[in-house]
Amino acid sequence: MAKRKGSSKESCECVESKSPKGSDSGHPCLKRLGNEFFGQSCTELAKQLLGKVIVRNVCEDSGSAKMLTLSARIVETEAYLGGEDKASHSHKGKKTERNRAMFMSPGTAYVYSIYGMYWCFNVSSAGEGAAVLIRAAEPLDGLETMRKERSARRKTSVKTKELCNGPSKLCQALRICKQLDRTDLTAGEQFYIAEAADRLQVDEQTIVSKPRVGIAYAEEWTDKPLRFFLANNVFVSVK
DNA sequence: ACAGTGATTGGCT
DNA sequence: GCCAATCACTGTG
Repeated sequence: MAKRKGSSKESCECVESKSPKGSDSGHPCLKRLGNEFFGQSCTELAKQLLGKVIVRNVCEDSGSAKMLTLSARIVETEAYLGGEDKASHSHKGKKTERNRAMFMSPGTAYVYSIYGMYWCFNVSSAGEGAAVLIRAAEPLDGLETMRKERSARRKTSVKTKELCNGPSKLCQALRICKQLDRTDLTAGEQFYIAEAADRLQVDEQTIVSKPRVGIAYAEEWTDKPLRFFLANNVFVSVK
């Protein structure tokens, strides 16, 4: 059921007629998820986030007041449990200025820099220091702006399926960086996660679990199946 | 498709 | 000083 026809048009089939509180700055057909959704255990949240939609309302150009919605449907996540999890930045409850968002209320964005040049986006869940890494997404709205962001420092233009198929690629495409660290995703219009339209809903059986990527140092935690993705989905980063 | 490699810097020991 | 929850490019199959 992960397959859908037609696909990649910049369209949105509305489930809800209006965003909450009748705000006119948000995308009209994307209903934001709240505290009751994010307050689940880390692995449960990692699975439940599949099929949900990341929404970014940004300025069209720097200096311009014109607003633009970028959105992408989450297709791959990883759970980082904190505590015993040797791959987690909050292993053994370690708290630093960098990872403070991991300990904030469920639904807080944890955005950190990696390899000196990229960003990764996580969502805090229930559980001390636990968070879900967003690894890949299917671009929905604002494709041309995303392509511009992703192609800027490259020789060739980026294909649609490669706009968001990696944790730092999706941050680049959706303009997620340090200034969004510790954002409360359950409030505000510039950055949130929304319920998917009917045709984007996930069938439980289409979820695959595999070991997490890039954590060879984590000993017995390296191979635990804490990565989740939609089966046969072309927007996933690593099959 | 897959393997090897360089880029580049903040955060932590 | 070391290294990372990565990416892009190149060469090979």
